[in-house]
Amino acid sequence: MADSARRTGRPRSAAADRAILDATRSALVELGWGGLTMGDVALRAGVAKTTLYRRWANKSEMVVDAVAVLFDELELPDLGSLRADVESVVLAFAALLERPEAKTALMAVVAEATRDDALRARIRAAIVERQKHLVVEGRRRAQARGELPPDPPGPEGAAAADRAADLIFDVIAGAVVHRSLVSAESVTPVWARALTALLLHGLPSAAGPAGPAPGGSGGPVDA
Amino acid sequence: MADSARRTGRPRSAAADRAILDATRSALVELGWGGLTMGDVALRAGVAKTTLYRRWANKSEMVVDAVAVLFDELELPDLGSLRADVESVVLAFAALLERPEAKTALMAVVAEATRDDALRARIRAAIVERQKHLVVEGRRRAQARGELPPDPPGPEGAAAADRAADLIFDVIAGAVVHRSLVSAESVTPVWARALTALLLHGLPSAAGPAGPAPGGSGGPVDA
DNA sequence: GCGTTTCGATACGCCCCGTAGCGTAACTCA
DNA sequence: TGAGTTACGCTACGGGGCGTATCGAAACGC
Repeated sequence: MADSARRTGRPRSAAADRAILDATRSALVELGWGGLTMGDVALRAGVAKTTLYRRWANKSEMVVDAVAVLFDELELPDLGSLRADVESVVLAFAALLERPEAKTALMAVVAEATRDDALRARIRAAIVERQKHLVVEGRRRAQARGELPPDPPGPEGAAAADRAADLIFDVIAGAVVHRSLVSAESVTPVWARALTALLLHGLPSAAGPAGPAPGGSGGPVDA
Repeated sequence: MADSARRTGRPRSAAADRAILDATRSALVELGWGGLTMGDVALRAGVAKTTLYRRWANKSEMVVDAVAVLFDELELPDLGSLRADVESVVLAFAALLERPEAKTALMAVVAEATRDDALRARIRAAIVERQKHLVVEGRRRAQARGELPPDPPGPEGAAAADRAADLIFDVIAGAVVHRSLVSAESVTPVWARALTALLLHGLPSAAGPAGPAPGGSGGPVDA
């Protein structure tokens, strides 16, 4: 719709787009969300402030677009087991949240979005829904390996699979975000392993942080 | 230390404290984090703006104190099973996050805290550590019921128990926050039940959202 | 070329932040 | 009771950001 809407007149400068988003990210790194100002971003990008407002309604929308691309770096290499796949995506997501531009911006735009429907929709489209394929793909692989039961057939089964993927996504992403930003403790490989064990085997098996306790009761297969 | 420091002079008005924090919460409800201003809070509280700055260094620190008391309402009634306990605390926490003053403020102060060590410490002390007892208590009850294995003895066992409690806290709180604020979908009893099932039995058993699919393969005990 | 749209530049009104200065109020201690 | 100390209300202020308006120039399609 954006294509057919404006076929006439001077086209938007793609170079300006890139320069603005780059400037936004570097401003986030140096100043954080609170210190970032539209005037400063325009200055860094070598662009007039009006050019920013021609593209985005406000600071939040612009920052969402600037940060969203960072999440596209997330990948899901097939490591041969559900355990390894989960552990690796947890660590990759945590590394992403360590980056100052992501860390300071993500929570801020989510906070703004609690009172801004358009912004909430933009976050969902640009970040949340976009990364959900990681869970879908990981689930599919695990089912192919026999590590997870197959989805029930029919439309109800597909809906149930969707709900399961949504749940897993919220649990994994939420746990990492909460650990990293709210509890403010670092996500170590040991922690990632413990989280993975909890997800795979459930609470009763989550005694030790890595591997079941010696002589423990419920230590299932792990390798 | 705050007591012995200032024993002389006019004491701080406790009434002003309450009026300010009440005004802060009501301003959050009506205006949200972004719309809340120090001048407006002072006006609502019937207090001079300088009185606010005499107590808190900035907006974020004040809001943390204003919101922290909301979390003290969380309780953990003994419902007789780990499943019921988890489900109830999930729903209670979600209901808390539904309240506009909590919803808009929590993410905002966490975002600010990514670049403010003092604020991060205040959040941990006033909110995170304060609510962790819910997990510790729930775990203790479940162990007494035999639903969870007991902690290994000795200081290593206690440390492992602490790590387990931290992990569970991050997983539960993180999942609810992510579902409610990032994914922006409501936390229903059905979802709470599915999350609880995932926590209790692990991913392989998380086929259906509530109850195993008819003729499903891995439906463990539930009642 | 003509209409349309973008761009840079500048200026502006509005509002908020956080602090300073002052006289007054409340409390402790001698 | 009076002196010392701290909190309070009030007002005013400098600094800075937001988002908009306006203008002439530039870059496109037709």
